Amino acid sequence: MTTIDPVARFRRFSRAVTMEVGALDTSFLGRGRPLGAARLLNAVGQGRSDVSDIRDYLGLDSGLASRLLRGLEEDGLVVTLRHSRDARRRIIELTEAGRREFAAYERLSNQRAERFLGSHPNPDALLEAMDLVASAIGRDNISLAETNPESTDARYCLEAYYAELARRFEEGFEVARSRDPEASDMVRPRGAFIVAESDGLPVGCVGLKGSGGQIAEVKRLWVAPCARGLGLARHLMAAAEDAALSLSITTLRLDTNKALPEAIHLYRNTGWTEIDRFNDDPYPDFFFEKRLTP
Amino acid sequence: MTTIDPVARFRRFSRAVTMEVGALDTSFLGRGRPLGAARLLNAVGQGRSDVSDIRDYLGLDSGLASRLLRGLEEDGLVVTLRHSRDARRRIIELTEAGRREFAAYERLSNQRAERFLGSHPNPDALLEAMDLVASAIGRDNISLAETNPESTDARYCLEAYYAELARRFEEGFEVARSRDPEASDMVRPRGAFIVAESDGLPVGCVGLKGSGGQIAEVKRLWVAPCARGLGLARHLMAAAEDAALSLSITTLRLDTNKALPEAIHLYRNTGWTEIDRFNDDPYPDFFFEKRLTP
DNA sequence: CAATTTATCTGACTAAAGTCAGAGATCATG
DNA sequence: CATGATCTCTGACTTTAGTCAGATAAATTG
Repeated sequence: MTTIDPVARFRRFSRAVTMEVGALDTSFLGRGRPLGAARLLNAVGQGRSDVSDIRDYLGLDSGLASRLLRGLEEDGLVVTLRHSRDARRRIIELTEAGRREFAAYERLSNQRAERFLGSHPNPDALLEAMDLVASAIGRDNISLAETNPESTDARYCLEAYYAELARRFEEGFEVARSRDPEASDMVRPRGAFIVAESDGLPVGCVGLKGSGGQIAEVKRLWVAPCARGLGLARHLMAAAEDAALSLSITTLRLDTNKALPEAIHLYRNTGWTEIDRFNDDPYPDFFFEKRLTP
Repeated sequence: MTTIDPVARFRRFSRAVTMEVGALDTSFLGRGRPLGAARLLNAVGQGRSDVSDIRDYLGLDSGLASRLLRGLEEDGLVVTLRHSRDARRRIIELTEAGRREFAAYERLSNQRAERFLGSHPNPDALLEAMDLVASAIGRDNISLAETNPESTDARYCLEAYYAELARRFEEGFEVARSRDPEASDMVRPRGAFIVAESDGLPVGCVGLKGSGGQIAEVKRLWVAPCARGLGLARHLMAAAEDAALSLSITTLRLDTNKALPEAIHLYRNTGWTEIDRFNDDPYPDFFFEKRLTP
């Protein structure tokens, strides 16, 4: 079998993005501001206001950061305020002119993205590939957070999950035919809903559907294709268990379908035991239970 | 349908690779040489020897390039020679020490790549995604070149092509059962074989199988998944036609299978007409012909 | 409340990158 | 063979980024 050296392929990728990204970095979108100042403005525009936070984020020396801030201040783009509780700290805010300037950078960045995506015949496939690469690079920075199951991120995950079930189940899948948990069952104090994010992109979710008692069900465990294989399902399940414990739930149950072997494998390997059918939902083939020990 | 803004996804990707690539750029692999000098050494190591060529490639001012070269020369890493035909020009070559230093950079780059790929649970999927992104970025730099069908690149394409046919044909595919053209039929003066490359990665091929007469067959048209949708098949076919003309071939034929609708669509739209079966190969369902006009 | 720690800023640097106007040698061309 | 173009180099700059040792003020801690 003739294969191309994986390392050569990786390095080809690096060359390609270095050129594409490098072109971005040096001139920094051609607004006549050096890269350092532009990065700082961008950090403030993103809502970072604490000077030390900004320094950490950009990896700047305190002297350099201070001088760059002073520069932006002289240009009237930011103002420095005192921190309400700690007078040593400074809070940076954009002025009206700063907001305009930041918006101009955003517009240029977006245009660049649109131009690139628009000129490609299959932007969906391209974006999926970009998601996968970005998730691989940032796989140590995936964060889990409880959110409302009706938030945009949660709905995005759930729709992707339903679409995937419809694709994978022999008999197809319609949420309405399944026991669709009320959103309120997956919100504290009855339950919880957890979404995983990788730098702003939702890449997985899990729901804890409670009834007020000591038994709850784990529902809607999903990991985005671009984040599979990173151990995220395991993390999500652990987070669901933690949430359950904090809700004084002692027993978890779940059901699943034979078309989801990865999930079944995960349950078998993380302390779940198979039990008898406990509902009359038409889709599941397997039923599991796990007793939690605080 | 809840979707995540494509532009946001693109920008997430940019952030991820900027960090990854940026980390590379600033310290430049920690060999104690500033980025500019390291880039120059790298360009020379890649075989660029003309000073003006190097300047263009790296986008350097002539003064800066000159000084950086002088620096490398003082360190004994390169020597400057006169151009044989134009005494104004300079030729840069690595010394023995320069070759060692370049090799050290290569090794570090490769290690970085290996570490990244090795730490990912599914490097194949990751590499495919990286190929796709790199091909999208470099899609204007895909080059076509005639090569021997037994070269590594050609064999890589052919094996990928056979594997894909085996996947897509209902009845599977075995080269041996098909009319496997002799390699010599796809080499001048009888025929030709063309491989498309995108920065070193073979991303497509096409063969022209001649018999010495005025009729030849087009075989093995393939485009890598990472380069589909970029119009590459059309370019490859045009190149095959050019090669045919240069071999004084006036009529081209080809056969194809119903499982390859993209190909059939392409032939129908580029001047090919369907004709009767002209061989007893077990796989094809459709037969086409095209008369060439010089 | 004194000692220590923390957060930011200033001054005085260095290194790297880049710009620009010539100088000098060489080539191409009428 | 004179003239203008081309290629590389040097000198004299500027800008950007980054480092580091204090200075200053405020918070924390024993």
